[in-house]
Amino acid sequence: MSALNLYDTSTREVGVFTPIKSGEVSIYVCGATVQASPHIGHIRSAVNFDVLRRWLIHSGFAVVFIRNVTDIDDKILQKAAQEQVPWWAHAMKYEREFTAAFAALNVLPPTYEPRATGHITQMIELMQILIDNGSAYAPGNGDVYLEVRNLKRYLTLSGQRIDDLMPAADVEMSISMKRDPRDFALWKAAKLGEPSWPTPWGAGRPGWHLECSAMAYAYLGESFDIHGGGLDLIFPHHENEIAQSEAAGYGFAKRWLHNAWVTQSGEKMSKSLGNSLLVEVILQRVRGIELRWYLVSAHYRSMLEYSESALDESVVAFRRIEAFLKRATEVVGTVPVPLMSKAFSDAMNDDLAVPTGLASISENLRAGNQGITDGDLGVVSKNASEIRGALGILGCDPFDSNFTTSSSSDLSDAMDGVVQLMLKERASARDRKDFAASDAIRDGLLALGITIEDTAQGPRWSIMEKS
RNA sequence: GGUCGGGUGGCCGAGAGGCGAGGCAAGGGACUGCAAAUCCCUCUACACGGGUUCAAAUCCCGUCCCGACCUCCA
Repeated sequence: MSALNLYDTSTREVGVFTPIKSGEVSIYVCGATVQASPHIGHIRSAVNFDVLRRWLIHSGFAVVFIRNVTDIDDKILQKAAQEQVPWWAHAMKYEREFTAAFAALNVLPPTYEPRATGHITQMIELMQILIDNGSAYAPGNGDVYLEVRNLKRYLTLSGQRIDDLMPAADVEMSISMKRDPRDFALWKAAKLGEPSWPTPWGAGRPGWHLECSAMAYAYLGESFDIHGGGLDLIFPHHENEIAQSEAAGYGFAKRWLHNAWVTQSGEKMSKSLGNSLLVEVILQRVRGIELRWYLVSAHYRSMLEYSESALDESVVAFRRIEAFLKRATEVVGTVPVPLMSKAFSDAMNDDLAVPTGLASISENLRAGNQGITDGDLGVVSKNASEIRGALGILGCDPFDSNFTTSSSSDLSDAMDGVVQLMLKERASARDRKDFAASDAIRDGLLALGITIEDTAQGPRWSIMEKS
């Protein structure tokens, strides 16, 4: 298919994507609450939406991509208090960790990355609109609530009915100032020792949902094309964003995309379950490009069941592709120019069907390797280019400068010279059929992490990637 | 209780009425002094029970099992 089709959580259907403004796409993705170190589930979300963004850019759209940072919330305050550091220092520390993880996984920086605490003014303005038009109320205790009973479309994203929800355990109506237990806080009154900002209704801090509505409006306007986030944000976070923004009279998001989780033993990865795998820990085992390859290889709406063996298998598969591109570059003499194959393009247009796209990469790989064997440079070049084109969309292009390690070229020239000397020794040993000597050289180099392969074009050497 | 996803070969993982995605593993073969790499071949499946249809992994009904959300969540 030549037009991009995307799933929409609100309709539960895949349909043709048409932006509000021709040629432009505006995206808001819920980013991190910076309260702890990123695990691979967090980063999967970022990587999935990064692939969407890259594909949109490739398809010719000008993309405005907003991903927020939630730098104030209950958990941040609570953990900062436990660790006896200021809440803002705690938030900043983990924001830096997320930024580092995004960079290690080659996630493009957002067009803008707004922090909640930098948008209190916009939140107050939004609350004022909601209070003025009767959608929200400030009962006088410093809280501000949104009244949900009157909202026609409340819970349509998650397909629930308000009366079917489990009784809200956290609201004791006898002491609550809420008109209805389902009403949610736009703004929370300051408790002793907590940070606060002044408002017409009392000093306090933002509720969880308000920031996204305020910041989406600030940067993308009343309506925008795509709102993304993890599956678990559908309710309550996204429902409440819709409630706030629509009550304010905004069109808000035209389409909703949600990524599935990384699971372990069938269960969602989460800090509270204690089964989270930190990005930095995995990056001690595999390279960023390899972890990214693993995370993109599943469809974004499918659960990705993590296991070490699955990760290892994925790494091996990626290294095969990488090895081919290296050999192709050697054989052809130039780095392949990225090209988009129809098979990969069709797959991406079908709701970002990366797994189907991977099948086309496999075809390219086989044909390309065959081309090397046959010495058919045209075939090698075409397939290497198509692989590189596909990898570029997935953010896994080994030629991407974000991944290439800047080793000194003097050093690698010297290294090549040394290995070539050894290979010359080995060649003469082989010529006189002294295989014990030739194998000793190969084994010796292997012990140093240098792999020797005999090809039709002569022996080639490579340094094994760390793992 | 409500809502939403799943169950596919030894394993991973797509597909969503006809044409057996793909990968890994396994076995066989080609190449090789050996190896590595590469290529070729082989194997195999749709949780269960009904139904609709010329045709069902795919649609319908029922059953079982797994997971998620229901105010912390990517």
